[in-house]
Amino acid sequence: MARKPADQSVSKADIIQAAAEVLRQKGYEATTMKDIAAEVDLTAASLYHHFKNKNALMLAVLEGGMDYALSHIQPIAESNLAPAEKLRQMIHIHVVSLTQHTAVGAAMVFEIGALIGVKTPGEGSKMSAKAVHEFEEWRERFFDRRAAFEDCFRRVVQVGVEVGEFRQVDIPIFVKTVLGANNWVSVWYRPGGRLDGEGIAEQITETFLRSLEP
Amino acid sequence: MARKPADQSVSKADIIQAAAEVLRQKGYEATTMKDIAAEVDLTAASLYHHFKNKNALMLAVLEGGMDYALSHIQPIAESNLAPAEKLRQMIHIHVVSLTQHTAVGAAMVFEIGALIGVKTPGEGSKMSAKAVHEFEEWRERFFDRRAAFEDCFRRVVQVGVEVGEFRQVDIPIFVKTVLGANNWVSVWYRPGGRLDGEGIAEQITETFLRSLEP
DNA sequence: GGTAGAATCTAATTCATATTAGATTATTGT
DNA sequence: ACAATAATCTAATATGAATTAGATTCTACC
Repeated sequence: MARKPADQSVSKADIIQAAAEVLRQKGYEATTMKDIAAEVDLTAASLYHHFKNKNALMLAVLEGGMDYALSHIQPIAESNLAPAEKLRQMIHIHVVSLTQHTAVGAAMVFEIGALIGVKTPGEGSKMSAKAVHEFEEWRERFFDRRAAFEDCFRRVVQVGVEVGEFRQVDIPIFVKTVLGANNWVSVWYRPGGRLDGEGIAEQITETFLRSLEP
Repeated sequence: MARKPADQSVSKADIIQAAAEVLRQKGYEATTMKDIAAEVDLTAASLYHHFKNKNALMLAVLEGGMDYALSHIQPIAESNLAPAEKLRQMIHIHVVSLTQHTAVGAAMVFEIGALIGVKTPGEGSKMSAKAVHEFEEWRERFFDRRAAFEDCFRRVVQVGVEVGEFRQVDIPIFVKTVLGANNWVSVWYRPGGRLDGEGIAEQITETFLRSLEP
C-alpha cells in the first residue's frame, strides 16, 4: 500500500517469488493478479509493466522451478559416483529443494496439471494466434525438460540394475514412484515440523535405496 | 444439447461423476458449472436443481472419493492378516482404485490443496454466515476422515515394526512416502499404457514391502 | 386425460478479474 | 538541474462465471 521511496521498484524475481507463493496456496486459476501484486505492495496493473500477462508470469514461475531442479539434478546424474550414491544424492537434493523453495516446488507439483489443461480455445478467446503459438511452444519445451529430469533418474537406475547394484525393477514405474513420493513432500511439508527437509530426505532415500537391494 | 425424452433426468451420481471428470482435467477453480453441465447434456442453471451451489457439488465429489477409499482400506487394516500382507493389499487397492476411478482419484489428489485454501473471506463474499459455517464443518469432517485413512496405514506399519516384521522406520514419513507414490499415480496414469492398474500396483507394493525388510 | 411436482430451459443479474489507457512519480546519466 | 525513461498509480473496459427468476416440458399417478 505504502510507497517505497528508497527502494522503489520491485524486481521481476521478486514478483516471480511472490507469484509462486500465492500459486502454492491457491492454485493457478484461483490466483489473481491482485493477490500477487499485494504480496509485493503493488497494484495489479503494475505487474503488466514486468510481464506481458498473467500466463507469462505463471510460466516464469514454472520455468524458474524447472531450471532450478534440473541444474541441481543433472550434475549428479552425470557424475562418476556409483548408482546408489547418485540416487541417494538426487533424491536428497530433490526433497530438500522442495522443502526450501516451498513456493516454487509446490507450484510445480500442483500446476503441471493446470498447465496441461490451460484453455487453448480455438474461438472466443482473448489470446492472439501468435500468443497461442508461443504458448504451445513454451509448453513443449517445458515438457521436454520435465522429461529430461525424469530421464536423469531413469538412467541412474538403469545403470544400477545393469551393474547388478540394484535388483531388477520396472524402471519407469520405479522412478515415478520415487518422484511421486518426493513431490508429495511439497504437499504436506510445513516448516517447523518434527523433521526438517534434511531429515525427511534422509528417510525417503533410505526407503528407496533399501527397496533396490538385490 | 439434444433433449432426452425417454431417459430425461440425470441423476445426482451422474453429475458427481461428470464433475469429477472435469475436475481432474481442469482443477477446482478452472472447472465451470457450464463445463460440468455440458458433460451431462444440461445447462449450467439446471445443475442448481440438484446441488445448492458449485461448492456443494465439488464437496460431493470429494466426499464420494473419500467414502470409497475408506470403505476399501479400513476392512483390510482391521483384518487378521499379517502386517506385510495388509500393507500389500492396502497399497494395491489404493493404487488400483486410483486407476479405475480416475476421476474421483485425481480429484482427491489435486483438490485437497484447493480445498484447504478455498476462499472463506470475512467480508465481501457471497457466502452467508450459515453457509460458511456449514462449509467449515464439512471441511473438518473431511480432514478427520482423511486422517483416519492415513492412520490405517500408520497402524499397520506400527504393528509390523513392533512385531519385528518390518525394520524400524520413521512411521509418519514412511506412510507419507507411500501415499505420495500412490497418489501420484493418478497424476500420470493413462488408460491403455504399458501396464494396467494391477501391474502398477504390483510394482509399487513390491518396492515398499522390500524397503521394509528388516 | 388431467394434474402435481420434478427436471430443464432461457434470460437476467451480479460480481470479480484480467487487461488497457492515460496520468504521475522516481531514477539515472549528463 | 534536466530530460529520458522506468515503475507506479488510478480509472476504465470487457468478459466470463456463478447464481437467481420465471417460464416450460416431462412423468408418474389418479
